[in-house]
Amino acid sequence: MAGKKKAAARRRGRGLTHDDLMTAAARIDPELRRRSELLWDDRTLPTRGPKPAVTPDDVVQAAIQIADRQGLSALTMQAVAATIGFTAMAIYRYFPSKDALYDAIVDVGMGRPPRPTEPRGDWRAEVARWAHAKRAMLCARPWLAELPFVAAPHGPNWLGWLEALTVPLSTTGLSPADIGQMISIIDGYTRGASDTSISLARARARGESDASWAAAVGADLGRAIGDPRFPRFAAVLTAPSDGQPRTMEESFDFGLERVLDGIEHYVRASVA
Amino acid sequence: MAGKKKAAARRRGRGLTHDDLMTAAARIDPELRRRSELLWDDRTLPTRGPKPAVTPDDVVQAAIQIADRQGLSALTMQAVAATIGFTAMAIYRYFPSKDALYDAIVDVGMGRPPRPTEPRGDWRAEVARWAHAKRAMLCARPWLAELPFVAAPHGPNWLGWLEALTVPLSTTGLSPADIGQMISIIDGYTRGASDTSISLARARARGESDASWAAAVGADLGRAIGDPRFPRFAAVLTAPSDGQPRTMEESFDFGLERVLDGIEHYVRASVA
DNA sequence: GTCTCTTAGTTTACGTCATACACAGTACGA
DNA sequence: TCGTACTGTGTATGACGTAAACTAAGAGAC
Repeated sequence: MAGKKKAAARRRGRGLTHDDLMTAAARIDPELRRRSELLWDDRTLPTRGPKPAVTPDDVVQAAIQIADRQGLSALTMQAVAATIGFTAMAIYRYFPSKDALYDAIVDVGMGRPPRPTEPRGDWRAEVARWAHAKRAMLCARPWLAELPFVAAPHGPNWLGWLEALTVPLSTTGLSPADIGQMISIIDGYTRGASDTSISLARARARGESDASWAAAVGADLGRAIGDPRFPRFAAVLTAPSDGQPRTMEESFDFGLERVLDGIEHYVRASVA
Repeated sequence: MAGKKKAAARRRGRGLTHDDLMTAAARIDPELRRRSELLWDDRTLPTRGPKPAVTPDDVVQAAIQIADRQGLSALTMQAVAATIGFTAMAIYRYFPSKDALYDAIVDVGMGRPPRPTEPRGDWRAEVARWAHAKRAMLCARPWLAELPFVAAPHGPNWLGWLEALTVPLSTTGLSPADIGQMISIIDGYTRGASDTSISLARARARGESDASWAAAVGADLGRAIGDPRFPRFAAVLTAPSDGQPRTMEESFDFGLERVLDGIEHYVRASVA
């Protein structure tokens, strides 16, 4: 490994390198490292002893099924074990802790990203396709957004989604550093602007009707109407909806187009 | 109350009205309604019986203090009670459930929004000020982002933040319905794009060093480098950083300007 | 002033959770 | 064949949210 001075110089001039990251990785908390390795390393089965009755992936699938059907609060080690036909403690032969299991279901639960088609010139359409896919994925598994994302180990599917977004952005002619910025913008908007839909999806998964969810949200927002502290927001709430009502998906789409307008403006100013 | 036909016609033509929302509110789940009322109604103390030793706000402050100092997982009824000098069960005299306490600390924890200055023409600067304030708030209390936001009752501070954002947007000349869209975009971007910083803030609150957080994140992202499945994203990771390195705050700011560019473009096309 | 009834906080208890530890049964490699 | 490494189980522990029954406090009725 290069000396400290060299490494620092490299960092200043060239940004994050493989060596830099691996150097950092050496200092990682052992438990986190273990959790991360579980996501990446092919597990080589020991030859001695009884054969495991199931695979780690069976455990993950059972856990995901429970979260999908009954929500994150129903996801207990006992419930996972019962689904498989084990006692709770047997799960610990597959994952060292519940957090490690969470890591696995986050990555597997995200699923494969939309297939990164080869660059075809229309980066806006490709990025929009990606954003819709991500939004749909988050709504299909609303429990994903309940887990603290970024600190958890990022698995192959996670990076796969980022790669799939990078592909169309690479055709814009932006510098790699700028592309990194655009990834933050698009992913940030997609996640943040999907929150309301995710909340609705969560209510649905709990077996509640759309109407009861709307009632709860409407009742709270409705407090603004007539309250002298929130005059302008009340005006927004009671505004006519300009023609046909917008679904949440259309709303998301409209906002995405504004965000992409902003990005396109930058691309034009920056590449030309 | 007006007949069903009239109400439906009104809804189609005029968007969400006070009556509509209040009608919906009548159908709300009783427990949620109770939780919501706790956030809004002035609590009138009974005259009979012993005086309560503390106020509900004392309980909320104790809970917030624990979450701030030790994170959400340390926030137990026993811990809150111990801070006050009670046993756990006494807390239930102030809040009917832990979820109701969560509602309260979410709203109080958000704090007052930045003061909505009277419209001064520069809506971009005002909106940016709002976004920075919201981001700073979320980073100062990273446990807020761990709670499922939207489904919980929205209290006065929550609406206050929305009002504060609506004020500068109202000076753009956009229709109220369009302003509602812009609110979604800006709030969505702000929340989503702050996630990484919030995660770092959470690590700090746990007493971890910035370096160890960076090591964990770097180790995971670093797996992309050299992996044939993520060639383009790896290129982004290893890219030179074009001059001085950007802090996360500068990154957020850069993205916000792109988003505001997109909104401004729409304003110009739509108002002119 | 005494009695009564409402309310505040405590005690005890229950069911559930993650998980530690010791064990029993299993099947490969020697 | 035997030892040993491994799988899944049984049992236990301490923490959690909260239900129910309790004790004690204090204002109004007489």
